[in-house]
Amino acid sequence: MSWTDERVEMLRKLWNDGLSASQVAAEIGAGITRNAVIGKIHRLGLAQRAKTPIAARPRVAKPQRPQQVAAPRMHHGHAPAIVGNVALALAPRALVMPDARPQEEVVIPMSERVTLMELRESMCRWPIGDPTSAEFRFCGARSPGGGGSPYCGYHSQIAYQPVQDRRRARDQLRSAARLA
DNA sequence: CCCTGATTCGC
DNA sequence: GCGAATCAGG
Repeated sequence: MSWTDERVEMLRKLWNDGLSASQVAAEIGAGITRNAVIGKIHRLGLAQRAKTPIAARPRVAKPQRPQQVAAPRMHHGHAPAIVGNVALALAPRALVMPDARPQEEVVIPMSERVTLMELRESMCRWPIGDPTSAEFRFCGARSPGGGGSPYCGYHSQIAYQPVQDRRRARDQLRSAARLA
């Protein structure tokens, strides 16, 4: 993939509308990353969006890149923590987050859920919709316990409920067998 | 930790 | 020209 005229146009629009680089990247999709967006912004001379009056960016000392060999990221095992505020997880973000978006709101696209590009390690990975559809999203709610669970409180319950039922049923059978 | 934009430099 | 890796900061 590359910067087609169409994508550049989209980039200009979204960036000028005030979206962050990561948001623009997620919106454009097509494998365009946040870094790609930022890089293009600078090449196009679109940096400094009339925002951040801190024009005097010293940006001193150039640190020589350590040239390190990409260290593999370690992921610790996940213990399914079934906690969290179910009501909060169910509540639309409009209710959870009063209105931290004064004017850019109109620009915030589509669903309030997240796309694959927007999905972060700390977010609920519960899939929503048809995976083959462009409308496919993930729950995106912040999972409880600092990412201990792959799902938010609400979806953790859904995810693990069947297992709990199965174990309960098994235990009941054992009890019955013991009494018999 | 989450995120933001800025910069460098190998490709 | 491109953008991952990295930095500096909120």
